[in-house]
Amino acid sequence: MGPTGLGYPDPAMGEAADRPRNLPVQERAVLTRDRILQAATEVIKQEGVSSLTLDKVAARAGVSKGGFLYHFGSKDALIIGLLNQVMGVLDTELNVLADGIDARQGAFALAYLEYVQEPTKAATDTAVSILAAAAVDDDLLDSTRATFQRWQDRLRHDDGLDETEALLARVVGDGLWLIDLFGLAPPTADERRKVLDLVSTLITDHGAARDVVDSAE
Amino acid sequence: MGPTGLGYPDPAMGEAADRPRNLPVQERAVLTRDRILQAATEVIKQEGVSSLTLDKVAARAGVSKGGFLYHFGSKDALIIGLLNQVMGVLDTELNVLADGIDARQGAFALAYLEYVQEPTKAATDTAVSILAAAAVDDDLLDSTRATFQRWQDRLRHDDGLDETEALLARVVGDGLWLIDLFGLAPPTADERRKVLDLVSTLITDHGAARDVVDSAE
DNA sequence: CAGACTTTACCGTCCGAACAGACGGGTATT
DNA sequence: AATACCCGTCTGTTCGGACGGTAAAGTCTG
Repeated sequence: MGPTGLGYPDPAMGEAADRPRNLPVQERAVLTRDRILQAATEVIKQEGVSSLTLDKVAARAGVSKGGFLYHFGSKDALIIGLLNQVMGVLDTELNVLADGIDARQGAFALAYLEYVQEPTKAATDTAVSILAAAAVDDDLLDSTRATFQRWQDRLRHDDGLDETEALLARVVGDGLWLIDLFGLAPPTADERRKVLDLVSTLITDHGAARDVVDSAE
Repeated sequence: MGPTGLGYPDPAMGEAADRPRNLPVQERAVLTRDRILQAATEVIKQEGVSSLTLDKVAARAGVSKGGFLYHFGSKDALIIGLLNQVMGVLDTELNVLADGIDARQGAFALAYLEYVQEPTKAATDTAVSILAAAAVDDDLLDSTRATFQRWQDRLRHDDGLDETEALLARVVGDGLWLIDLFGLAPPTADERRKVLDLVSTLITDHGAARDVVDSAE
C-alpha cells in the first residue's frame, strides 16, 4: 500500500487525529471508537449520507478498514453506535436544561424549546444521524423512537402541563429542527426567537391557550 | 418469457402494472413515465431509501432497465422528477385548499395546517421523496427549497397575518410532518386535532397571540 | 420508412464484509 | 525481575456482488 510499506494508514485528510501513544490499551480503544464515531458524523455533514462508506470513515478516523470493523462489525452497527451516543447526549443535556429552569410547570417543555433556539452541535449531530439511519435501514430508528416516546410521555404526564400545550411545544421544537435539517427556508434568528417566545409564553401562562380557544367560541 | 427465465423484468410484487396495448405511442410513454415515478415512491415507502435502485424501480414499473433509462437518464434525474411531480401536486392542492377557506386572513396558513390534519398521500409522498433526495445528494433539494421559500414568503407577506403567527403555522405543520416521516412518537388523531385547533384559533382570532404575550408582561 | 420507444446484453466501479495474521500491553509463571 | 504466553487491538488484502450506466439492436406506430 504505502510507498515505504510503513504499515500505518495514510493520514490523507488533514483531520487525521493524533493517535495517543502511551495509554492503557482499553482506554486507547475507546478513544479509537470515539474517533470513528466523530469521523462518521463529519463525513455525513460534509459529504452527505451517500458518502458514508466504511472506507471513508475509517480513513478519516485514521484507522484501517479492519480496525474499523473490529469496533463496529457492520455499517448498521456504526449507525446504531452513532444514534446511541448522540441521543444519549441530547437526553442528558435536555434534562440538565430542564433542571435549571424554575417554572411552576412545563420545565421540560421549555427546555425542549430552548434547545432549538439555535442549531446546536448536539441537535445537528442527532439530525444527521437520524437521517443516515433512515437512509440505510428504517428499523435502526427503533430505539430512537423509544426515546422520543419517553420524552413525549414526560411532557404529557410528568410536567403538570396541559396536554395540548405540551404537544405544541414538542411539535414546534421538532418543526424547527426539521427545517434546519433539510434547510427548507429556515427562519432568521429573530423570527425563530419570536416564535419560541410566543409558544413559551403560551404554555407558561397557565390556561392562556384555553382562554384563547374559549373566547373564540 | 425469457430464454433463461430472466428475459423479462420480474413482476415480482403483484403490483406489476397493466401495460396498455392500443394507445397513441406518446400517451403510452407518459403513462410509462408515471408508472416509473409511482413505482419509485412505492419502493421507498415499502423497502426504504436504500432499496431505491434502478433495477428495482424498473422491475416494479414493469419496464426494463434500459426502458427506465430512456425516461430518466440517471438516478438523479429520477429523484428530480419525483420531487417535481410531488411538490407540484402539493403546491396546487395547498392553493386549492386556501382558496376554499374564507377567512379574513390567514387562509394559506390555515390550509397549511389543514393539510397535516392527517397524513395524506401527497404529504407522505413528498416526505419520502425529500428523504430520498437528501440521502442521494443534498443539492437535489435546491428547487424544493425554493418552493418552501415561496410558501414562506406568501405566509409572511400576502396573507395579512402577523409574521410570528404565520411562522408558527408553518413550523407546526412541518413539525407534524417530520414526526410522521420518521415515526417519532406520533400523536394520536385526537391530540393532533387539538393542537391544530389551538394554533388555528390563535392565528384566526386577530391579535390573540399578541394579547397573550402582552398580558404576561 | 422514420422516429419514438423498449429491450437485451454488458461493463467498470465501488462497497460491505471476511480474513489471516502482526503488534504489543498485560499477566502469570518461574 | 526476567521470561513466556495470551488476547485485545489493529493492519493490509482480498472477494463476491450489487449498482449505475452504456451500447446497440429490436419493435411498434404513424
